[in-house]
Amino acid sequence: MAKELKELTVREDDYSKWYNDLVIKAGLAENSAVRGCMVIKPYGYAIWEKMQAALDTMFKETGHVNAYFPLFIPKSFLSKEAKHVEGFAKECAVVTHYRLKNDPNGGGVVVDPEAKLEEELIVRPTSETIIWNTYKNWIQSYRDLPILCNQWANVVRWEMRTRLFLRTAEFLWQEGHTAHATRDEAEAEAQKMIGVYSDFAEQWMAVPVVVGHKSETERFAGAEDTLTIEALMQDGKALQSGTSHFLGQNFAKAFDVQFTDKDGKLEYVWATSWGVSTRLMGALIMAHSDNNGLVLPPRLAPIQVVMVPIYKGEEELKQIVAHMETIAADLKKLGVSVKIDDRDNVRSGFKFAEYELKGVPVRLAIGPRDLAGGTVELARRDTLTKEIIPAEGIAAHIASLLGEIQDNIYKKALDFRTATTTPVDSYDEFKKVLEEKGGFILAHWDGTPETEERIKADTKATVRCIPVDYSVFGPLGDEASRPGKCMVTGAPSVRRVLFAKAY
RNA sequence: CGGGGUGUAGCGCAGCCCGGUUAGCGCACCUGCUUUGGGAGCAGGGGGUCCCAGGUUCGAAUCCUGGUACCCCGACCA
Repeated sequence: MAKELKELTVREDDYSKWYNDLVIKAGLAENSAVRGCMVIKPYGYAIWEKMQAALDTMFKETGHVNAYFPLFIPKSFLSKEAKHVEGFAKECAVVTHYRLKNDPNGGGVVVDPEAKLEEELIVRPTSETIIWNTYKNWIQSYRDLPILCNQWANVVRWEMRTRLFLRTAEFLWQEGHTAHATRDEAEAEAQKMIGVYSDFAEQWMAVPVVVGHKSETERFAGAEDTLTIEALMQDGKALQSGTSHFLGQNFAKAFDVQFTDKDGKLEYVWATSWGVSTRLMGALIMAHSDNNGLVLPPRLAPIQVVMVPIYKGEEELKQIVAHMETIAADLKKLGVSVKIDDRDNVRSGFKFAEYELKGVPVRLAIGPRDLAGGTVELARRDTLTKEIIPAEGIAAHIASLLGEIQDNIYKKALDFRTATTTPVDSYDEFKKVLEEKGGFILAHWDGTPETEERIKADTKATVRCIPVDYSVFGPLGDEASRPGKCMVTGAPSVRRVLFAKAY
C-alpha cells in the first residue's frame, strides 16, 4: 500500500493529496461517514495523547486547573457578544428538536415536530459564552480571582470545506479561559500562554514558530488582541498553530461579570482565552514528513525504538527475541518506549517500510550475524542512515541519540524556514516571491485593513502576524524590525510584518 | 452557494463513446508449497443489488430522464 505513497513527491502540485494519503496510510486518521468529520485511528490518537500529556503538564506548571463545561450552548448566550456571534454564526450546528418518532408514511424515523425546543441549542464552536455565563456565578470579589481554567473538549464548526486534521467539522482541542482583576494581569496571562505554545511547538514538536500579534481583520471574534504562533509547512504555506487572546472586558460586560475590588468598587473582570487543537497533528505531519512517510520527533513518538528480528525458523526467532528483550529492558529503564515486532506473518522488509511510514525514530534490526558478532543494525528515521554498531552499551547510546534526533529534526525545519523567509520591498517583488518561492515574506505594511484586504484579494496572502521578537529571523531580524514604507501604498510602516499564504 | 468531475469487490481503477459470452484488472484477503539482512515468488481460491428510481430495447454497467452521494476548485475558517 505504501508503494503508492512513494510515487508522490513532497511539494509537488498535489501536495494536498500527498498529505492526505500520508495521514490515511500511516494509520493516523480517515474521513468519517459523517460529513466533514474524521476518525482518529489508534496510532494517531497515541500521538495526540502524548501532545495532551505534555501540554497538560505545562498548563499545570503555570498554575492552571482542568474543568469541563457543557457541549450545548443556548442560542441566546452566543448573541450576547456582538462580534463573537458575527464570527461564528455562519458555521454553527444547531439542535432544534429532542425526539424522533416512527415515520407514519413508512419505515424509518422522522423528527417529531411536537418535540421542537423552545430555544435552540448550539453545539459549541468554542466555549467563551457558556463559560462566562458560569463564571458569573463564581465571581463576587477580588478574592475569587484569578480563575485559571482549562478544558479538554471537542468543538464543532460547520466548515464548508474540510481537510483531515487541518479543518474538520468536529475537532479536539483544549481551551483555556481565565478571569483576572486587572488588565495588566490578563495581558500577561495571554502572553504567558502563547509562550507555552511556542515552547511546546519548538521543544516537543520540533516545529519552529513565529510568535506575533494578529492584525485587526484576523483577530478572534470578540478579542481585543490575538497572539498567534505561525509555523511554515514544507509546501511554503503557513499554518496558524495556536492562539492566545486578550479578551479585555468584552465577555465580562456581555455576561455581566463584576467583582468588588480592594477599594470596594465594582469592576468588570478582565479575560483571556487560548487554545490549540488536533490541527497540531497536521502541523507535525506537514513540517517533517518525507516520501517514506512520517518523521516523528522522539518526544512525541508513541514508539521511539522498534526492534525487528531477522531470522530463519522458529528456533532462531526465539533466540533473537530473547536477546531483544534484554535490550528492551535496558531501554525501558532509561525511559525509552520500545516495541519488539516478532510477528512472523510479515517479512522484515515489510516491517522496515511500515515503521518508516509510521515515523518511528530509531529501528534496530538483529539477525544471526549480529547475534554471533555482538552487534546490532541501527537505522535513523530522520536521516534514513544505517550503521552496524556493538550491542554493548546500546541502550545508553540510543537514549542520547534520541535527543540528537529531536534536535536534528528541529534544525532541519528551522533551516528550511530560514531559507524560505524572504524580505521584499516592492509589491511586484512580493507577488513574484509568492508565486515562485512561497514561504514567509517580511514586508512593510501601512497597518490598515484596506491595504491588507487588497493584498489578500490580489495574491491570497495574508498578514500572518506582527512578530513580537525579530531575533527569530536571524540576520534578517534586525533590519526587519525597523521602520520603512508600505510596499503597496508607500505610507509609513513601523516595522516589517510576516506575510504568507495560509491553510 | 457558484464552476468542474466522479459513483463498477475492502482499496485503486478499466469497460460506457459504438448495447450482445459467465463484468474485468492491480492491490488487499483465504489455502498450499517454496522463501525470509529492505515492501517475496508460484499455484489455486473467495468476494459484485455495476449509486438509486423510472424509461427505451429481444437484450442495459453501457443509451435517455429524474434523483442522490462524494471529490476537486472558489467564497468562509483553528
